[in-house]
Amino acid sequence: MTITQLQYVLAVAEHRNFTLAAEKSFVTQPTLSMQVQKLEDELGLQIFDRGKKPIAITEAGRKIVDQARNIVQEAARIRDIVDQEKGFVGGTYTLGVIPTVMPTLLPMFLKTFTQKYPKVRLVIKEVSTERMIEDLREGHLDAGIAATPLGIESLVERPLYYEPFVAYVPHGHRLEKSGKIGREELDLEDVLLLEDGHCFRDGVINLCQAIPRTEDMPFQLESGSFETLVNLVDEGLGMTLLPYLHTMGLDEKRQRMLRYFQDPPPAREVSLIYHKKELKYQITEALKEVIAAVVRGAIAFQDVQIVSPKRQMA
Amino acid sequence: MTITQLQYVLAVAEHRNFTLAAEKSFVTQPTLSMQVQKLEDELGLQIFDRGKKPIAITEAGRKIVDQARNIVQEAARIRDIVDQEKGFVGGTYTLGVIPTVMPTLLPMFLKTFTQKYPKVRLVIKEVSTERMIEDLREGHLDAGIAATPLGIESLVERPLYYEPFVAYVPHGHRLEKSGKIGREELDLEDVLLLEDGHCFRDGVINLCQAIPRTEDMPFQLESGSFETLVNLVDEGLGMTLLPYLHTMGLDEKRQRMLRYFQDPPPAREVSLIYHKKELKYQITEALKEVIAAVVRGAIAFQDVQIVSPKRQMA
DNA sequence: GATTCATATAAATTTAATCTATTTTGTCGA
DNA sequence: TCGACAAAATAGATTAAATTTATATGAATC
Repeated sequence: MTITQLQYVLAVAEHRNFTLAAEKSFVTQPTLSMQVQKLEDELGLQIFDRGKKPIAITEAGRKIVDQARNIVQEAARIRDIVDQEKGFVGGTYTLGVIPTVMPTLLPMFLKTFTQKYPKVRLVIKEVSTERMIEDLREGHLDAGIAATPLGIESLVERPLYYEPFVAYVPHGHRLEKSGKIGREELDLEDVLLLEDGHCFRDGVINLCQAIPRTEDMPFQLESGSFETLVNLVDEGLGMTLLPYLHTMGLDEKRQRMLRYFQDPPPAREVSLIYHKKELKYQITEALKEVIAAVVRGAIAFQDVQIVSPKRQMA
Repeated sequence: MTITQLQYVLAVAEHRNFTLAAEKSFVTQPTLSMQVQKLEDELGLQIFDRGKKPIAITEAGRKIVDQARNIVQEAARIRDIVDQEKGFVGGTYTLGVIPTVMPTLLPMFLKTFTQKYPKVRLVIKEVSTERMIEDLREGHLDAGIAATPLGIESLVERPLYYEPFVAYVPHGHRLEKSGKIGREELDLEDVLLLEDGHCFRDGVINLCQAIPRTEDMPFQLESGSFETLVNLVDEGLGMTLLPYLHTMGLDEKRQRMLRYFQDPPPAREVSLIYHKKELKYQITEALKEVIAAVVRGAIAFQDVQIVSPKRQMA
């Protein structure tokens, strides 16, 4: 049994296709096929069921694949240890960021980080929270930035900052004359939401559910960006909620349409999350430091009410 | 990097000698030397300092060796998974047992186990608790039976039974006329102890320390076996404490010299302990089941006061 | 039933691991 | 400081294993 064989198995498990898996592993298809067969022979059981299309993983195979992933990850940590010993912070580092954090946070730290750690090639991907969790597990991402708490056993959450929710209210809206808004004043039917799949959407729904109201709304306008949402509000189609950092980019006219919540304001907790195995943890630490430093000036809310990013049925 | 190379590194780390390590790995010395060198080249750092005798492990090497052990153990679990899938319970299984449990517990379960699982070759070693912990960590033992709780992070403790302490008191001793003994009646100066290194000795000391008394005794007779201790008591040199199972082998005359403790009696917790990684866990489970079943009839104390096997300064 | 896509097999080639034999290095005692 | 010894490194030959190209087989699709 070799680490290479295990890597081949992982590739097949992922792509469900020997040819593609071979390509991704930078070897020819027979090479990969034979090595996988060899391992199966050695273990005396089938990992893959080639009689199906796409290729299926056998029941036993599932467990072996999981353990193989484990071993390959642990093996990767050796390089990690070496890098740390040498004080080398470099290589490719893949970071996932949720869509509602991406446009505001990224510009804040990207330049600083790349200047401070020129040897690290940062690859940044915009992904949903669910996708991020999956990709962190599979090792396709080194870390992610998402709203927490998620409470995923295999992941570590390191809070970066707390970002309050701010209401954006059109002229003539019942909340326009309010000073500070109480969360009980919110009415979900009246709030424009992001489309499904955004955790910020779920956060808002959780927040509104604080007032006893059923979730089945008659009709709802939804969009994928706050930009659109703000425009819809301007058209008088309802109000919306924005994360604090997004409100900083609004022009002065729109700033006046913002309404803040009573203390402690509802907020989302934005964290750096990564696998417990802490691959490339020296880069993760560096990243966390840079972001924390840059964020410290812009957004320093302490006394907030954290809203869960996960849809809650209560 | 291959698993084989990591195994070679572990062998050298253990034996501090390339030649011996090669022998234990069933390869020639140049083979092992070259593979270790190759790995060092690949990683770009020295794992071993050959300029010393015996060979030293470098600072970085220490961390790499630890991780290598981790990887090799995880790799071994693949076989484990396969065995479980196939319902195969077999192979060599090395069990450590502390000296004060060995002679009484072993005869109780050994025959049953080997009959029920003929494909398992049980290798049983008598070791101290400290040695057991070390050997479990290094993977030289698959499991151990010892007094608990130990509170070792990397080990799992699965209690098997609770074994009360019983006093063995000579004729004319102040406790001879007692009915049930209270622990405050004990006086450490008066109690014959096992020699240093036995956790039962520490348990007894802990028990006696319950009464406020200094630990520095003027003179103390000590022995490595209860057999000797009992004989010394018969000679009138003091009393002693025995674990319950040991009292069952005493002849009738000696049985009459036993004095039990008041409820709940002080007792030691005897557990099956093994590494969190749970290598060969199907055998471990089988072993636990067999022992639990056999012990259930002989020793079923529930309401006991567990005495720590670790020396406590309090 | 021909076509296509995917995996398996065969044979040749390259690469890597291991062995035997020998040299170098380091340690220890005279 | 000099052998003498033990242990590790190196060299060259051998064996084993991984990988490649080329080709065959097999299952799904129309």
